[in-house]
Amino acid sequence: MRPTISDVAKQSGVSTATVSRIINGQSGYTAKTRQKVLEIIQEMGYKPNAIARGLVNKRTNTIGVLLPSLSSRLSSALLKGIENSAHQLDYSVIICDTESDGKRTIEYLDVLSEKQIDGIIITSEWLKDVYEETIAKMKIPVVLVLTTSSHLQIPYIKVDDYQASYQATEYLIGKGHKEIGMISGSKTDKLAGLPRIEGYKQALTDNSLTISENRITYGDFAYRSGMRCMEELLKKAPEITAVFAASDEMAVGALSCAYKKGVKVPDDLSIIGYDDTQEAEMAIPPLTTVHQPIYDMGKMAVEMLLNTKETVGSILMPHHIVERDSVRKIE
Amino acid sequence: MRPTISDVAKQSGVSTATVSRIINGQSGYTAKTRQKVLEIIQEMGYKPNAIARGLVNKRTNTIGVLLPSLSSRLSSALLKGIENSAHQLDYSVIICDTESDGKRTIEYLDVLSEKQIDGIIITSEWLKDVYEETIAKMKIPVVLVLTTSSHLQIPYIKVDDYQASYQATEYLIGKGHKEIGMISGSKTDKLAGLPRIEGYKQALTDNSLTISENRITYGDFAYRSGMRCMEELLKKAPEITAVFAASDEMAVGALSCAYKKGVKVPDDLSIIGYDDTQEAEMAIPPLTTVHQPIYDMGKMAVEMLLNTKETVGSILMPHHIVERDSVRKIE
DNA sequence: GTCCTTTACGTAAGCGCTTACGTTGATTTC
DNA sequence: GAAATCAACGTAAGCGCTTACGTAAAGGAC
Repeated sequence: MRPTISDVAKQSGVSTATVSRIINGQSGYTAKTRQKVLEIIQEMGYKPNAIARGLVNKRTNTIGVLLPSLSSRLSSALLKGIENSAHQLDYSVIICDTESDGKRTIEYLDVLSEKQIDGIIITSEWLKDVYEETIAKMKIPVVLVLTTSSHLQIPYIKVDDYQASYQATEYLIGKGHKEIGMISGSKTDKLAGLPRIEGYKQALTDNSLTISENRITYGDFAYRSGMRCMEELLKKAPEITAVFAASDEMAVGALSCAYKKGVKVPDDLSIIGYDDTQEAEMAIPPLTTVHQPIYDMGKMAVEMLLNTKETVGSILMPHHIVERDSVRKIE
Repeated sequence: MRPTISDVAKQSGVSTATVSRIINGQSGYTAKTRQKVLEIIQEMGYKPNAIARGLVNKRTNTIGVLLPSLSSRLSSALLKGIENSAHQLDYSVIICDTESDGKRTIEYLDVLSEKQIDGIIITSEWLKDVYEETIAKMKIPVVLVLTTSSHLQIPYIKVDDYQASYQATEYLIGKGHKEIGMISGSKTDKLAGLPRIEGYKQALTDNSLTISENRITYGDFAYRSGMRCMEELLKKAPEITAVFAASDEMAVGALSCAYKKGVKVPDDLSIIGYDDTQEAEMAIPPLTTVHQPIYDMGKMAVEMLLNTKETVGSILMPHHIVERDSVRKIE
């Protein structure tokens, strides 16, 4: 049995109240008492029981994070930012890999609520109405990263997907490309799917280039789908000289496909990605991509959640294009 | 304020004991009482407070995981296995990114202990003596993944690094390579460093090939170091026709370096990796590598930790080589 | 009908803390 | 020197649960 506060109190010859005060750095004891108690604590190896503390303080110093996929580079980077920031502020983080599954998500929301966590960060995932309902009932602070809410006014942190995608496309156009394909996410994805498609289309339109449905393919942001989409593109729209992929993973998939088919990047085909995860840097050739400050978004999310910085409402983070070697200038 | 069990009891006209019994599926009430109470619970939206429960039950249904680096593919895969398995068993997981930092690690160990978690999984990291001391004091079940303990008898799950590395090297030899370089981890790393170097050396020796210190370089398992080591190797030992990298990340780094220098893989140089993370599959060319069942090791770790399966002591998991396109047969 | 067992509860203690409030003795104020 | 103030504690309630124990009523055995 681990020693409790009353064991310490008994040993020190004081009351539990005094021990508690000393532990919590409040006032109401002499330096000598403090010294004595601290010694006893050391000696007995006493560690306060955070559960008992949580029960009375109504704070557990832990937050929960919902992620649609634990194993993607995107999630990892986000999580690293979150964990780091949380640790600095003396919070622990519980991870919940929802696998984009509705039932699972609700389960997690319930568990987190029962465990009396102090806040939740939800990432990357479109909030179904059911989620918002349960969230509303929970009365726990929530902040969103890379996603937004539709009914509730939940603060979020993300970049402007439409803008970013517009810029990526314009970047390609600026490099002289006129036949530009897209490897997008799902049409039905209102977060990273649709807006990015719209940005791409608008950029084409604004530059008097024609939009062709043949040149748009739909993946799921993951590697395999990137390969498949690239293959499709090569077949349906062989005239394209550049493609904009809505995620680095898909861009890398495109790279792999091109490699297999003997299509040289960037000589025969230029590719630009999205996210700027480490796989962009590691790709061959290194991938030009639109940078999202993922790690920082994670850090900021917990600061917002725990109100350590004065932040008002939601935040659109800046993005920019990082030029590497997968896009070439033509003409 | 959220309703408590006594609110439910009052509303239902029974005692808290009865409500508790109903919630916990014990006996001692009529079907009618149960029905009634369940209705009230539904109606009031009552959720048991896991903190209060934890205080009396001395179980929190949460475990902690220590990882040296949250953002590597290896860690992610491991974590996914752990999280998944934990969720199935109704446990939550708290993540702790130690960044291989001693002070941080101890901090985490303390926090986890205070939070009364039910078990700890420590991954990939060499257990310093201080860690083992604190672990011993904590009286919390621990299982190790991809690492072992030196003083304490802590159960572990890993593969035989020496054997795996021996086989990887022999695989290369089997493909006709005689001048084989190595991109290893640190010499001082007793887990994934030394044993893999030893395995490599032994395989060479057993096949009457000479060992040259010029052909061994030392990285830190990460991408950048892989690039650097490859560069070094190209300079110091240009005669090599193959290299064994002690991690996929370093192998990919080697790939990038080779690409930059115009060295064709596998035509001019063969490369074999270690881990079989997703980056091996995504590499160009796809990387031949030593497969570790990472995800399964994660799953198994929590099963061991929570004693759901009859397991005796530690486990050496099987490994095998997965052949992709980065190694070519010569002669 | 009596005695015993069983079922269906209620009572209250206790898990390990925090904290409002009370008490005591010393110090200050005038 | 009496009254007021204050520092340094101790007492005990309470956070939201679980559970050992007690009790009353019902049921069964004879």
